Amino acid sequence: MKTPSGTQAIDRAAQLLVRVVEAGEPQPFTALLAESGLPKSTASRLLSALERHGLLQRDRDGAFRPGPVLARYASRSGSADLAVTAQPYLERIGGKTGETVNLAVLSGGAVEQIAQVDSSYLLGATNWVGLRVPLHCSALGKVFLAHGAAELPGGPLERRTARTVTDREQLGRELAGIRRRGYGVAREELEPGLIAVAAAVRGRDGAVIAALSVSGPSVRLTPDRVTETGELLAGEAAALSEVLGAPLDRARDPAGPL
Amino acid sequence: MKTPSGTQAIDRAAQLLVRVVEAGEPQPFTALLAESGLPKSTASRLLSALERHGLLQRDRDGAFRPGPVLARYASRSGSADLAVTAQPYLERIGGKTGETVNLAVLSGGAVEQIAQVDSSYLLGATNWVGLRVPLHCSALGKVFLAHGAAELPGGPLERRTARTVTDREQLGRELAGIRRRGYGVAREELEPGLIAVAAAVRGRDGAVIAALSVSGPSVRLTPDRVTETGELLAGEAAALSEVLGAPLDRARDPAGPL
DNA sequence: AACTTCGGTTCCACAATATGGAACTTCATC
DNA sequence: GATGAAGTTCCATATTGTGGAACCGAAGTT
Repeated sequence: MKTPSGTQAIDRAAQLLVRVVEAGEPQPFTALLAESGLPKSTASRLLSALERHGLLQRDRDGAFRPGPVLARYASRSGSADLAVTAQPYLERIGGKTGETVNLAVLSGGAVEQIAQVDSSYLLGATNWVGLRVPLHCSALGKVFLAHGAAELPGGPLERRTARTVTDREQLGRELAGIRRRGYGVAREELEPGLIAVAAAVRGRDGAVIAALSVSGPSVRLTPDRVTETGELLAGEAAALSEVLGAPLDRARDPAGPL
Repeated sequence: MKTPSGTQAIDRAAQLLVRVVEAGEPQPFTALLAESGLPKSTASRLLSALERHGLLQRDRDGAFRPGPVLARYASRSGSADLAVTAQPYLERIGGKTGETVNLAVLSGGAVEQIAQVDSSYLLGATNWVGLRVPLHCSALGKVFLAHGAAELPGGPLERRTARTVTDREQLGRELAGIRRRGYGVAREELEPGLIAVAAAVRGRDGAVIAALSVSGPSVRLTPDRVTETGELLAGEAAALSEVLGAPLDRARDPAGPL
């Protein structure tokens, strides 16, 4: 690791902490000692300090496990930090596309945005976090539908624009396409001039738990850019899924080219 | 805080880290600066170091949130660190009673112990972690039954000792008592001479997800000590539930007297 | 466009701080 | 009771972290 200066103690302590947190199992003092190459006294001092702050905790037999502070965080957050985990992905997508990027989950039968990276253009960036959009005419919603994570409510499908798909059969065909391609698109179906692309994020058990989307004005999201963006999204979504513990059906490079 | 020596940097960094992790929301640099009282330069250096190690992460507007390492930990751990969270409670109970303390969850229709603090007496401390006990004749099992977290299998109830309750109606009356008192007792129903007391631990949605128990020989766990222990357990279990995010029906002091 | 404020990072001389070898304490084993 | 392994405490030393001040870039203000 680089030695960026002025933080030796913290670098070492952080390294120990990370090691314990990343390792699935309790780490005995000796193991940490050997792996870090620190002198006994130093390691002891650092570990005790971390323990004092509740970041680490010792087992009955002296091995170190993540401490109460982290455990509390873990139990409190369940899926709340899906947003945290996803943040770097959102930003990478935002950086590459320049468009507004969103992360959404299902909540009470509708799509709820829970994180956003704003467009770098002037046109395009309103805040959608907390906003709910319908399933049948948004890219995000269609992705959830396509993977069986959501079901359409009964009754007629609301027409939002001239291009909103209101025919269930036609929608069904489109969902099949989404499963095949790995990403979904909504072209001015929710709001005139607005195009969105989305891909599914899977959780530990492989179920679709969230979706990533990119949205922007039709003037910028031309057909080829939509394709390009869709593939980017599918890749990033797969990488994120993997980090979240989803079984990998096809390997992906998290920071792969375009 | 006490005055340990030789860890100023780490104490400060840990404090910042804990603050960010405990706060539900992203903490802007300025807020951390003010609350910690550190000079700007120092805070900046410490925070950058933590960020470098993936313990913290900045969002778009520069506020600090728990980093990828912690997020990964949280998503990976699900309920695995129920044991970690509970550890301090187990130890407190062990310290006060001197008896063997266990934490158990339901697994495949039986009670499975997942953590233990050993008795400080010679008599009483065998290792039960991983051991499964039946529902109808253990304190832990009866607690799960009482709160509807488990259901009795069909067929006759196995008789383990002369005092095992094998009559479903009688057992039903006892379960009602457990709900009323807040703790359950098994007096030599599982093994002659063994008495156990247990109380329920609730998770985020208020459902009973685990139970705490104290067990020891009948010579030490006399009737008043059983009552005393039951109340202690009920209190600690309530405190633990609260930490786990259970809705609180009655307020509890986690470190309250006795 | 020039100026100011605000939020944060970088610099660097200084000394307070973390360091680590060795002595010491515990606990288990022979 | 002696020996060894695992970990903690001590303390002289200089390496390390410190923090005031300078600096930088972005977002208002005139």
